[in-house]
Amino acid sequence: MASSPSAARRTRPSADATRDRILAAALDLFADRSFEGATTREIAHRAGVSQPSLNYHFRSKDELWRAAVDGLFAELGATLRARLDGLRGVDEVTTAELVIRDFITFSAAHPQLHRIITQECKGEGERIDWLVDTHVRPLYDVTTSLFSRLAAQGAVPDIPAPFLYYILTGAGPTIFVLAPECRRLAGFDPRRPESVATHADAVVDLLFGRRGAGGPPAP
Amino acid sequence: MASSPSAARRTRPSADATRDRILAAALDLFADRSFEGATTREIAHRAGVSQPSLNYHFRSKDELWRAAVDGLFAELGATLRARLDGLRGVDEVTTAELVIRDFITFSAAHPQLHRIITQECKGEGERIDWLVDTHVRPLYDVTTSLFSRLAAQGAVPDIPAPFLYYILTGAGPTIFVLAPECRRLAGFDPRRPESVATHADAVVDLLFGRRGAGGPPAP
DNA sequence: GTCTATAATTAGATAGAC
DNA sequence: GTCTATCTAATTATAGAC
Repeated sequence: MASSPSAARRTRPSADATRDRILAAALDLFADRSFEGATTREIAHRAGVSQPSLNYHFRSKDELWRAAVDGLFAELGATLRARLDGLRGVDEVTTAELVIRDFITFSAAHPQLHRIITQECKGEGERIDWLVDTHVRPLYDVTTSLFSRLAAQGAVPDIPAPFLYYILTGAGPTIFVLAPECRRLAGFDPRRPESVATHADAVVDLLFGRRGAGGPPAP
Repeated sequence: MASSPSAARRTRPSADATRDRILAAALDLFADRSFEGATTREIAHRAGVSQPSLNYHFRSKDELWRAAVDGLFAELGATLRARLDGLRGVDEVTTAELVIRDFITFSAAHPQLHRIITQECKGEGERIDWLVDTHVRPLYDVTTSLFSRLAAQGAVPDIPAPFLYYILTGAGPTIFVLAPECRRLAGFDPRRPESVATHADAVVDLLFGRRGAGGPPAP
């Protein structure tokens, strides 16, 4: 998924598989330990290669980080694009609900996305500039303009689109990002399929103003 | 707030002020760079002391981290306790709304809370065990039992309490934790008082099922 | 391409003067 | 208490054999 088999092969065939193993290990460790906290030695060890092998395949730790993040956003983009391609002509409210469910399901399978964005959102830095300009802004623009149209037709509450955006990106992924805490506090793994479904239902019901099943009306 | 002036003074008076400056610097840097990413040299530099001074006041980097986190949760606890003390006899729905607003306001002023919890929620580790057992579980227990009662009387949607808990802890603080991204994407600082109020209104309206206006968009 | 060996830097913690 | 100087270990990156 992160390799590009279409690119002209200037390298040995075995290099692609090695590159992908390094990228997968790098993504996990960068997400868990942050850029500074992850060590190239541990990435190499998890990928089953020597530490200098990383500097052969990637110019630096920084370039390895960017390549790993590229792969993650490529996967998210492919997921959302596949959903939208299958829904041409469907009304916008239904489309929005299904895309939001896809986003939540993706966040459960790949909590690295939210973790890495959170880690880079400290003071300033080149990585957050690159992250926002390259990957986040396109998603933000399409999401907020969709929310504005949904609010205009009364499908979602009349909350300014940037706030709705951050309510969704917080309410959706957080339970999966904090899964180790959730296991300790609540005694269940939120990333199990039943939990993901319950959580997606809850977030969608909340956003689209549906009161959950069965509760008595407020006095 | 983190020093204990009531404790028997076995140290010089100047030590308390130094300790507090170290703790404040440590909290900021641990929150921004994670435990591994923050260096004791930079914490010392920001606090205006030498690096070995940290090892005089705290046994180790690990103990410094715990002391900084203790201070943060003490401040949150004091904030919530003050609110609850002022609301004896008030109905539970009103109490819940005000406490949630306090939590969101606190998260805007102290995004370190959510950042540190997120950072420690990787695989496993002694720090997450300590964090949950010492500080998070009491808050979780009181919050989820409150949510259960509110759901039973129809004040909030009928969503299982653990999911409601993570929807709140995600939807509330995330916009402040991702403030550097928000500034770049939406062009405003979410931590400004008007934005905090708009966001708190939006989250409360959503949780309590009001379709109300979220207020004017921030400039 | 992948390895071992290592260079250059930086980390947390300690020793000891004052 | 606070400092300067320094120890040991771990970090990223490079050199060069195969």
